[in-house]
Amino acid sequence: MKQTATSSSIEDYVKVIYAFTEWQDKPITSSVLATRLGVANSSVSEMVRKLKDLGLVDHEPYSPIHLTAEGLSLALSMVRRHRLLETYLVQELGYTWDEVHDEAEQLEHAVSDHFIERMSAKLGHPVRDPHGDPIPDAHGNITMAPSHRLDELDPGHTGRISRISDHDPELLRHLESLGIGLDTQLTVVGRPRFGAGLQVRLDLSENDAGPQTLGDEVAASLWLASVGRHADCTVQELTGGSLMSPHSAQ
Amino acid sequence: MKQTATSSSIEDYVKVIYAFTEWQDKPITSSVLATRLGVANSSVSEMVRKLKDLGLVDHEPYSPIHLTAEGLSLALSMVRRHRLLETYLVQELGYTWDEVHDEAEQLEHAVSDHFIERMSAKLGHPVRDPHGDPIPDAHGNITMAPSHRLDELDPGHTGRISRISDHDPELLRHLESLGIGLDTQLTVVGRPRFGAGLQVRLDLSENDAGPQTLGDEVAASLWLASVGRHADCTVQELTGGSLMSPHSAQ
DNA sequence: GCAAATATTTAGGCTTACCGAAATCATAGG
DNA sequence: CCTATGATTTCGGTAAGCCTAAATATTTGC
Repeated sequence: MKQTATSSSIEDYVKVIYAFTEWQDKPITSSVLATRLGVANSSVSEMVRKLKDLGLVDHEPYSPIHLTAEGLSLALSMVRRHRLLETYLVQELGYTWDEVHDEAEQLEHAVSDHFIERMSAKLGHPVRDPHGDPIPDAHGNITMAPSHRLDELDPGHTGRISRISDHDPELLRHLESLGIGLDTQLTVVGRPRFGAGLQVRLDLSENDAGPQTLGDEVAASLWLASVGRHADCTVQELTGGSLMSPHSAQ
Repeated sequence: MKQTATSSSIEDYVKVIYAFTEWQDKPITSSVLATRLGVANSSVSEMVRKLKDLGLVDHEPYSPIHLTAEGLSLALSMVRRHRLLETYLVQELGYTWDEVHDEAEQLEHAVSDHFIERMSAKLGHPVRDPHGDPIPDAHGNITMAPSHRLDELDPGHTGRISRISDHDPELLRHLESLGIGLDTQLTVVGRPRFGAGLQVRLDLSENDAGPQTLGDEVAASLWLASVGRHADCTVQELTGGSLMSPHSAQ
């Protein structure tokens, strides 16, 4: 696998393009990419041309952007870096799960491959980060248990939270304060009413810091329903029928 | 202590200016700074003007460059970062002492203060890095045992290697192969002959991987004499008279 | 003390990555 | 089918940090 010389900007572009298609299939457009990166549309046009010249993306003017095999490989290596770093920060340096994202965002561009592999070894080669996201191995292969968007779970079914996006530290702190974390069990008790919302009951058998009031449980439902719809949070089903499995990368 | 917004270039300039005066008093000139940073003289002129505008250095055209109090504070914080990172890489991630310099060089610009303090705590707040260099505390204070340049030790006196520069990984590997490391004891047996060299006898009582032949010992003498003269290696005296103590920063 | 050698700064340019404004393409509604 | 609207690209510019070459200041040797 040949290594194109990359800058941290290039790495960020490729990572965001990949992230957009990690939990659904629609390819990313120029303007969405601009929004996610916090840059102007014109900056994206220029950079995408450069990424195309480097062989990292396929792109025809006025069309969505796709990673090439080489681009995917770079993206997966950045995702591996990010998620291993997050795991390391939590397990070895006592960070909380809402503190790790920004630190990892900086470090992922600075550490060497050697550093990454030492870290992975020290952690016992983990396959899931503190938010439940899968960690690709050094070859870009992803091992992942099947999971679903929260709103795909039918009422009456029980699931275990298998993934929560690390992008919003405030959301993470809020969930924490409600006693909700990775592997928290919940049961869907009601379908969306009035066009929004999804009611879940939290199963707190093994969690003593859970919601103290019914109000908390309602608030939790709203948050989870919202992030569930955006695939920012997924669940692993523990009872009931089989749903579609998410696409697996590479 | 107010924090000027810094780039990694600025951090490197300030660090090199500081490093030049760490083991001797002469201030650094424009061209030496350029050589150490691997940039053109003209680049230094521009950047020094900028550093002056930022209040990090004092400088009159065509004169040497001095750090201001604020510049010194920034430099010490970068030195702290570098040396803590080196220590961490060796102690927690199994790096060898010749591998850490380049990695730390990248990381020191990327990690947060929070990261640095977690690392320091995990290591038990060390005051010396794997090469023997002192690690400033979070306020920039340095704790250091008095040490001397190797060529300041008189014949017959015994010393313990207290510091070896991390800048040349090849030198470090060479010394390692001769069984020479931090805390290796040596006795000066002869003064420079023919205008160069300094003869030392290595005291290998507690070192089983030492030089096997007289040739090795001679080679070791030459290396040590050479790095000793440049203050790239210092010794702590174990016997004999008192020499001048190095200047202490801040 | 002055000319030659050396050190330093200034001048003009390059690259990367960004921006806003203007031009161009694509598509949805009538 | 054809125009209005929105998405995308192109165009001219900026800032940081680097470069070479030219100009200027300092130091050294005689």
